[in-house]
Amino acid sequence: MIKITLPDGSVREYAQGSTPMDVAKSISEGLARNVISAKFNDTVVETVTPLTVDGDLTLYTWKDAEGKKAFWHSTSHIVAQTLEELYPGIKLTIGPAIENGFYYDVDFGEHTISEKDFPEIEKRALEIARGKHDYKMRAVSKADALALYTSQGNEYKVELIENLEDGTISFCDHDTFTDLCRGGHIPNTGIVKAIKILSVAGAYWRGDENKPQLTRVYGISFPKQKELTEYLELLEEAKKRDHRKLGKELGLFTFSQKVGQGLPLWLPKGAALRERLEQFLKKAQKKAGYEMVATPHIGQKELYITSGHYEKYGEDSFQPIKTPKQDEEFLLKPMNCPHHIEIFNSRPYSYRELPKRYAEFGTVYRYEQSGELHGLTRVRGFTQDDAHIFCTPEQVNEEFKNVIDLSLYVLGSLGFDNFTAQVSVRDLDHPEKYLGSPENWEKAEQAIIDAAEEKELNFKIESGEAAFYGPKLDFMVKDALGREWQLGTIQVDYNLPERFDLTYKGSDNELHRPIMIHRAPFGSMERFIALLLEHTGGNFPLWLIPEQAIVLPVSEKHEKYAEKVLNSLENDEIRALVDKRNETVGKKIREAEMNKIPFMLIVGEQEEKQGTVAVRKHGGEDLGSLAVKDFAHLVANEINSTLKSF
RNA sequence: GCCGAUGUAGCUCAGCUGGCUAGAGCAGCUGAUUUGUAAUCAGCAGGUCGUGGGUUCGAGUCCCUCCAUCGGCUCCA
Repeated sequence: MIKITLPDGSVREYAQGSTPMDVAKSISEGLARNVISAKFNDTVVETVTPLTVDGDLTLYTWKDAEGKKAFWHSTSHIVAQTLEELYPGIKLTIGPAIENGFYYDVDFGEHTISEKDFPEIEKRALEIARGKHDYKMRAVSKADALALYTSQGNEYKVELIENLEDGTISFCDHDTFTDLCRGGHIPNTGIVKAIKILSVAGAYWRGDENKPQLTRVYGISFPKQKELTEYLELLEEAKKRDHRKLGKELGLFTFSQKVGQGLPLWLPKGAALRERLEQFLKKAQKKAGYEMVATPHIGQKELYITSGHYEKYGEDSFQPIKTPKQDEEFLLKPMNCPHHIEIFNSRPYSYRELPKRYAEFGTVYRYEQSGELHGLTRVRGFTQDDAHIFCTPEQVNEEFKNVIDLSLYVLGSLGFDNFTAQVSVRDLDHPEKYLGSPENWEKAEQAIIDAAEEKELNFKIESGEAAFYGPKLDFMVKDALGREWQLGTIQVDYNLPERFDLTYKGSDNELHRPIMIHRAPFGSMERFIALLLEHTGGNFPLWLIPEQAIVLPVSEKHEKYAEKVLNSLENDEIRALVDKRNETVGKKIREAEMNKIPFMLIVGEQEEKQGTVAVRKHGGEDLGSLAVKDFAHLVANEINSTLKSF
């Protein structure tokens, strides 16, 4: 007998050689029907893998991330089989599950594949799936494995196998198909009820541009047709909310070929929106003890050599600006830290004066690779809501927690209530990637983890994700469509103070090294607004939206009254406008709807007589007739309910 | 940067295998209409078909260069 410990801590006994499926059956029939994958002692196993020793077992269904992974990976085998059938002679490489679906990298040789071929692939793949073929793992010797793929002329699989230890190599069979595979499959192909090929794209073998280019076939699959339909609807909705599309439609920003790629131009409405966001954060920061500073857009090359950024990024960035004077070179600033450091360095500090918190909406320039530019989320010139806190080692924890509070306030005020935190630490296997001493890293990482725990953040630790100069905490925000974005970052830095030889006088009358905290709750104005656009679909919170209300006179006769209403609204600090065009009310409403203006105030004879406005909300809800003052109160109340003070 | 696709009016798009003065809807302008909760009607105007070169009697259409956009790869201080 073996002892199996389940996630709830309960321990059950099973016969030697029982499988995860047997365990599931012993718990409930329903679970047995739904279990598609399992983990035993931290290793992914098949549901039919015999268990021979005591251990911890977790069973996964489609509802679990691990279950989806097994499901999608298993589907990639079916798709690979389909591709081999339809395109004889192709060479398969790898086919993993990804966040949403799976891909298979294939060397198509002479064949080409395009969107037109997807339906045929989907059809055949589904036929195979319906065959309810079991996935069967089998161990293979290295020699046999090499022999198989050598005979097929598949140099990719041969390379993979050569890097594996003899005795750890396994194949997975289903139907007529065999693939080199580590494992992690669902019981049989019949569970896959819907398969969609999403796209094809080029990808290099092993991500190396000197290696052959493969075709990456992306797909997704589901246990129910309905779920696929819903997923496709979600993709459609995401397209509609694409910030590049909405930004154009709502007149927020644009790009110009002449100005240059990746350099957003803010239109009046967009600029006003940014301004409002900045004011919002400035107000909160003032309360939190920050002081605004202002610094120029360039700095001497020397500054970045000192900071270490030149060494790291110099070659791959905008090249230095030369002046008439020889040997003088300036760089566009790629970050604000060195400038803020020199502000700190402008005079000596006593420990009694710390922490110093310097904030600036600082525009920076980074030469992002041209293929990487994307709307407002990846640009070459952007404005960070940056601040640097200079503090004593004793203050790090408290300061870090204060920054967490500020970040939470920002997220809450903008309607992001679904988020987690990620603590990014060093990759201990590659210490050469990081600047600074291991002791300082250890301290910084612990400071972040302590702060996150004390603030009771829901966080996970990712190793290898830290910046080269220090560990960080990022907020991972889920938007309205369930997509995860990284924003708001807080970083502890022991390195730059060292490089710039920053000091303060301690209570012991000795000089000490301050610690820096970098933080940007929005990340950048550009990226944040992009995220906000996609999260809200352009329906920004009322306090932020460029135009809060539009007055629609029914005819020319009521224009005067409309102006009067507008005047009254403006006195109550409501951002409104009047649509005085010679158009029908229906048309004016239609356009106000498309412009996503939250309130439409229709005024005609009746309203004019009674001093009211007929209020229609964006989306069609009729709030009836309200006195102009009452409408102003309604707006004020709605704003107060979402925008609390810090 | 690499691979692939795309680039026609302010916007969204049509233009088959190269062949008369390049089309439509919306937006714009002019006029009529004076309108009650998602498009009133009519007329007008608007494009060196991303850029530069080439092939051809003839190029929006075929070839090359460059630029930009999109989907990936790699990258992200």
